[in-house]
Order: sequence, then C-alpha cells, then structure tokens
Amino acid sequence: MAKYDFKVSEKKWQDFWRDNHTYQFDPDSNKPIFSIDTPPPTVSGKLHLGHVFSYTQTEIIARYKRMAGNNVYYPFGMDDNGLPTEKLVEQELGIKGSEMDREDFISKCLAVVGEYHKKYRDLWQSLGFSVDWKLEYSTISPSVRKLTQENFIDLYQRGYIYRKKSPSLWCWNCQTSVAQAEVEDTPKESVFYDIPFKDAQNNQLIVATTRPELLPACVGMIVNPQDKRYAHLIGKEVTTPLGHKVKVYADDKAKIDKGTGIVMCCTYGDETDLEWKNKFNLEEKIIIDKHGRFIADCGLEALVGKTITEGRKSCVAWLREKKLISKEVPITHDVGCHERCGTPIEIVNTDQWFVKVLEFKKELLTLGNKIKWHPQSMKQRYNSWVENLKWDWCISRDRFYGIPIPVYYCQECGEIILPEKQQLPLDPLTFKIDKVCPKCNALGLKGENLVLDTWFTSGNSPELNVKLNQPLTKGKITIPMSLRPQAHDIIRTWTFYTIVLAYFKYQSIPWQDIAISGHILLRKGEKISKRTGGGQLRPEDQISLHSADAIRYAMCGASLGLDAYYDDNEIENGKKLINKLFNASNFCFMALQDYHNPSLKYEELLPIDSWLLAKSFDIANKMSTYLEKYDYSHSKAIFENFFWSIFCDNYLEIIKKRIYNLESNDPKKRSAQTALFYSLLNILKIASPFIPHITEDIYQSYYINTLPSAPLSIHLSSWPSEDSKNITMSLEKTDSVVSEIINIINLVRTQKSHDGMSLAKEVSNLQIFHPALKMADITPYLFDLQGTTKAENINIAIGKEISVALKYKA
RNA sequence: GGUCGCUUGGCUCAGUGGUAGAGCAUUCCAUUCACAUUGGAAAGGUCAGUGGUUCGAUCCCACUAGCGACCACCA
Repeated sequence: MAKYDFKVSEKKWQDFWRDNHTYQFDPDSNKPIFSIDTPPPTVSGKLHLGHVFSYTQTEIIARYKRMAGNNVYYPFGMDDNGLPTEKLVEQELGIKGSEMDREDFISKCLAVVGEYHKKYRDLWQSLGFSVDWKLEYSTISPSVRKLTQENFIDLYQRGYIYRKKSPSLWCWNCQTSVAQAEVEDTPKESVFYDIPFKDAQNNQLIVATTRPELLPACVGMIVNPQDKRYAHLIGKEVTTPLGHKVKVYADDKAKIDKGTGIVMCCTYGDETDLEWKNKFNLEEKIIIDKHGRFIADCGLEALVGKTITEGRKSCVAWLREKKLISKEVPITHDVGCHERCGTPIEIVNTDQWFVKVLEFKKELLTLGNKIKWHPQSMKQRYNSWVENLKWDWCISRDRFYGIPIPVYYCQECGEIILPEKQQLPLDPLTFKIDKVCPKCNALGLKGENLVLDTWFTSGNSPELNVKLNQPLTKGKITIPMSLRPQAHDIIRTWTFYTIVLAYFKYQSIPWQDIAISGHILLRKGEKISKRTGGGQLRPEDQISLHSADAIRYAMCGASLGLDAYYDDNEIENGKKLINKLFNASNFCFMALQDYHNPSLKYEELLPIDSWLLAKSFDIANKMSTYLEKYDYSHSKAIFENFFWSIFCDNYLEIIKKRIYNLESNDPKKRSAQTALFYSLLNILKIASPFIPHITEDIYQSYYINTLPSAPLSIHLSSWPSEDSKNITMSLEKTDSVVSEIINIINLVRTQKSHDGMSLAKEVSNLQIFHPALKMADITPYLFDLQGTTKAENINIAIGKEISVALKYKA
C-alpha cells in the first residue's frame, strides 16, 4: 500500500477544490446563510504564525457550518493601505513618501501591494482554507475607496464627523496624528529631575519632572487641594527657573505623594496637561513643531532646532551648569508610544478630523451587550475600552498612501466644500471640482491633503461585504452578519470601530456573534509581535516541512481565546493522527473489498456493530454542540478519542476475526462491514474540518465510487446525523455491555502483558468472573471475544469483581 | 490602582458537588495478517494556600499569594 504523501496530495486537492469551485457561495441556495466577517490582514510584510493560528480556528468553523447545512459566506479581504503598508513599501523600495509626488508614490505602493496579495493568497490556499476567492476585496480598490468616501460624506453631513484644530495625539517620527487606540504603553528608562522654582517670597519650591525640556512651555503649577505644604500658594504666582511667572492651581489629579507634590503643567507634556490647560483656561505655549523639533522662539536658546531627545539632554546640561538641578533619580515608567514605531506620542495642535464617540458611550456599551461574545469574558475588554475613552476617534492621517478625505476648502474663507457623490472616488489633491464657495462666492478651492485612518475603512467591513460583489451575492448578505472572528489584540480597534460605524450607519449591531482567538506564543511569555513577526518560524516553511493538515491540527488545541504555544509535540501528534487515519482507512477498505450495495438497517447489525455506528453519530452530535459555540478544541478532543481509542484500538481489533475468517456472504461479516462502511465515512466527515486534505484524499479513493449519490467532495457532504431514536436505542441497549466487553478484553491484554506473553498468544480457556453478566449476555459477542483474546473456550461465572483467568495453550 | 482570566502528575492542558483525567516525557512488555508516525502496561498529583457553605469541595463562596492579559496612572 502506497504511503500518504502530503506534498503531492495537499496540492492536488487544493487544485481540485479551486477547479471545482467547491467553496463558492451560492446566492440562489435556500439554505440559511452563515456569513463570516473575515479579518482582512494588514499588508505589512509577511504573515506569521499568529495569523495562521487565528485564521485556522475560523476556517474550521466555516467548514463545519457548511456541512451543518448552512450557505456559508466566507470571503477574504486585504487591508492594503495605511501606515503599515506605506512603511513596507518605503522599506522595500528604499523610497520616502514624503519626498515624492503623492500620485507617483501611490502607484508604487499599488504595485508592491499586488505582489503581497498573491503571497497572502498562496499561503492561505496552501493551508487549505475554504475561502471563496471570488469574494476577495482590497481596502484600496476603487469600489472600496468610493464606498469609504461616501460614508465619510454621509457621516459628516449627519453630524457624526467634525473637523477641529485641537491638540491631538501625534507621532513625530511617522509625521502623523494617531488615534487613542494606536497608543501603546511601553516601559522607558527616565530620570526624575528636581528643579527649584521660587515663590513670591523667594523661597525655593522644588518641582520634580521627567521632562525638563518642557520648562519653557510651563504655563501653570498644580498642587493637590489637600496638600498642606502648598495650600498657601494656591492662586499665587511662582517663578520658573527661566524667569516666567506662572500661577498655582489646585486639582485632585496632583498626587501628594508623587514627586514633590507640585507639578508643572506644560503645553503639552501629556494628556493631563491638556486637561488642566482646559480646566484652568491656561495659555498655550507651543515650543515643539510637527517634526518633533524645538521652534526658533521656544524660549531657550539651547533647545532651538533640536529633537525632543537632544533637547532634553541640552536642557539638562544647561540646568546643571546653572546649578538648577538639585537631585536626579533614575526611574522606569510607562510611556504612551506609537504602536507601529515605538516613538513616544506627543500632543500637537493640528487640524484633524474626528468621529464622535465620546457622546455615544452608553449606546456603544448597549450594542456590545447585544452581541454574543465567545468567550464571554472578552466583552469586558470592550467595555473597559469604551468606558475609558478620552478622545473622539481621530480618523485623519498626515500620510500619503490611504483613502483621501474627500473635502475641499475655500481658499478665501476656509469653508468646507464637499464633492458630489457621483464624483467619488477622488483625490482632492489632483481632482478639481467646479464649485463656488457657497459662503463667499470665491472660486478657488484647495483639496484636503489628509488621508483616512485605514480603520475607517476596515471598521466598515460588514458593509463592504454587503455592498461589494453584488453579482455574486445578489444582496443576500445583510447586517448583522453572523460572525466576526478575530484575535484579542484588536478589540479596541477593529471590534470597537466596527460597532461604532454599524451604529451610525445601520443603528444595528454589526454581527450576531464575535469569536475572539488568543495568540500563539513562541515560548512562555514570548509573543509574536507586530514588529518582529515570529522570528525564524515562517508559516510557509512549517507547512512544507510538516503538512498543512498537521499545522492546522496543532493550531486548534487550545481553547478559544486562550494563548497557546507553538508546540512541536502537537505537530507530531497531528502527523501521527493523519498517518493513523490513512492506515485505518486502508484496513477498512481491504475489509470492504467484498462489500457491495451498501445499505444501513440497524436490525441487521450485531449489537456491537450498531453500537459503534450509533456511537459515531453520537460523537458527531456532541462535536456539533461544541462547534456551535465555536469550541473547536473540545470538539477535536472528543473526535480524537473516539477515532483512536474506540474505533482503532478497540473496535477494529474486535471485528478482525469476522473480517478475516468469515465468508463474504456471512451476515456476521456483512454486519461488521456495514458498520465499517458508515462509521468510517462519519469519521472522515467529522475530521474533515480539522484536516481537510487527508480526509478528502481518503474519501476520493473510496467513497466517491461506492457511496450512492456521493457528493463531489467530502467537504460538500453533510454533517453526520441520524434519527436520534436509532442512536439512543442502540446505545441504551448495548452501551453498558460493550464497555464490559472492552473491559474484559483489556483485562486479558493486561494479564498477557503481565505474564510477558504476546497479545497473540493462544489461550485454551478464558474464565471470566463478573458480578452481573451471564453467558446469555455475552453470547452475541462471543465470536469477537474469541478473536480478540485468542481464546478457544470462554466461560463466565459470578464473581465479586470483574476479573479474568487465562489458561495458555502449550 | 481597577477589571478579567489562570494556578490540577516532570511538561502542555482537559474536567466534575460523591474514590482525580488525557497527550507528551519516563520505565517495562509485545510485534511480522491497517499502522513502529504501532499496541499493551507501570509509575507519577493532599487539584496554589487559608477559611466558609455542605452529609461530602479540586469543583460553590470569601480572603490570601503567584502568574498573565486588558484598562487606568505615568509630574
């Protein structure tokens, strides 16, 4: 018998599925629709094992749902614009978006992105994902651009989007504004500098700060209202080391026990400074520009033109020289940094566009409650994010490769002027619209140069699925979709933004269910990060080394939502299972050589055969219960136990004598064959969502020709289901006896093992002692029992406990 | 600081209000009739700690400790 060669077979069946459109969405089907809001991966380089982990878990669900009678809508998208993609292109081509014509840069981006589409698609296909590739979308495609710009205009006109010049989160390294969700706390080494200020009486007043370079931007001092040390200063003026006079204010946010208890408020050191500036109506002193450099009139000569880091050094040097630092204490503290580049986020006053979210917290929490979360505990992350929002969603980015904000300004009065919807998609930098300012009648219009946060597009993925590919879906996909699968790191971005946009556009939840997967870790505590991408372990290599089925198997061992390790052991187990399935099937087909005209009548089966078959349906039911809850791991575990332990180790051994020793027309043999024929089919079906290639291979080698009206692919067959009466009848009648029979067999095996005998050692007499079973009970199993134990004679007698005594043949 | 989750044999993890389970690792035994990517078996745990509820707690409750994550703080 030829060995199973996954390298040949996996490719063969992937091609087969593609050529036969096996997973194509059928808009004319009457089956209930199960629609999956697949995550469009960010095109930012290579896909890593983290992606494989999360997507495989969804893939299993898609396959199960299809077999369970649903019309599965399983599309694929690529999020191929925005900052990560831009950086990829800049790195790959050695160019800078900021140094070239925007249109030219974008066309270069599109070319690079096209190559990555293919790479991504190839990887997914090599894992055997049952995606309908005709339903692919890209977030930079013209139709998505149009839809996104329409949405922008729509939400702007309905008052959900506004433009404002205000201090916002800014990454000077990436030269763009960022949203709250893109800020990541990172521990940074720093130093607390004690700097003397002076009060009106010329008394020293020590202020501790980690950001001495912001001294020139100090516009106020804050103390805690309860702090007796400084109570006398509240409302008075103090003098900074630079000679500025600033007033002292009281606010609870100043902690008595932190630093020296007195804080300088600078525009802007952090978000609290912004709060205080607004609360006490302080002036704004901007000393750092958009590029993160100190401006010419920043107020301290030593800082001019320097970056923030250099500026801090120079400032400290300057202060030391003037003997204005009384103490330096090194500390490590968390600093909000840009998740993409690690640069500390600054607050810079710029014109940006925002989506209102702060005033809708209550509604957003209500919507979160209407969605079913799997696992449920993940909802808490969404809740705490919404509850703690501090900024409206900043959707504008000062970058190049993204969907342009479709807005024009009157050059005379600055009025905002929108294009017509039929003109979309457009780039206002190059596309001229022929409009007169409605306010001042001026003619000259200037296009907006900001582009949209890519989440503004991908956060609308349910609508993309509804509106794109209309000829293929015929409007059958609706909101809410059935399922959003994703990993837990993007709850505060993708989950949140999608709920926001679905609320504004549809006053609806975007999906019924959300299934949150965990992360795959390389070793304890070692994440596959956005920046490092899993080191040497490339999915492509792992697949060609171990097979797609084995990798898939290894990816679905951990419970939904839990992080897991990338474990060689699990891959080995997967390979063993594939091998076992192949070999067991070969045995079955050999046993079925003289089995023709399959038909299933329970009354024609021996008890153990109907038991096995009923058991296989029962297992399928149990798996189904788990899979309906997106619990692939328990489902896999009970499959494996059934197949390996019950089917292979016990049942196949039990029936061997009937297969080998009986004539073709013997009803006892035919009974075993019928059980084999149908239970192996069930086994292949229930394993197929997990290991689709090997199961298809086996199915195609036998069932396609023997099963009446066999579907073209095992993946188009239906999940095993049987009249529950047949299952319960067979199981109730025989379950306890069969488990006693298996017990007896195991006891004999143990005894032989204990006696140092081969399991094939012939036994002249097997004496069974059992508290309840009588000869009549075991008679239907006697033939099998003889075959399994190699016993010539078998007797049973009453005994306190179950036990066996063997008399070996000489 | 707040919230959520976790703590079970050497490792990775299931699990249940009624004498603890799996896989891997370890040790021993078997072998030619599907499979050495095999089969059989042994050894290995006071289920993190303390207290409570209960006839009975690994499971329910409270507290404590450790780990992880999310959120907040970050002068």
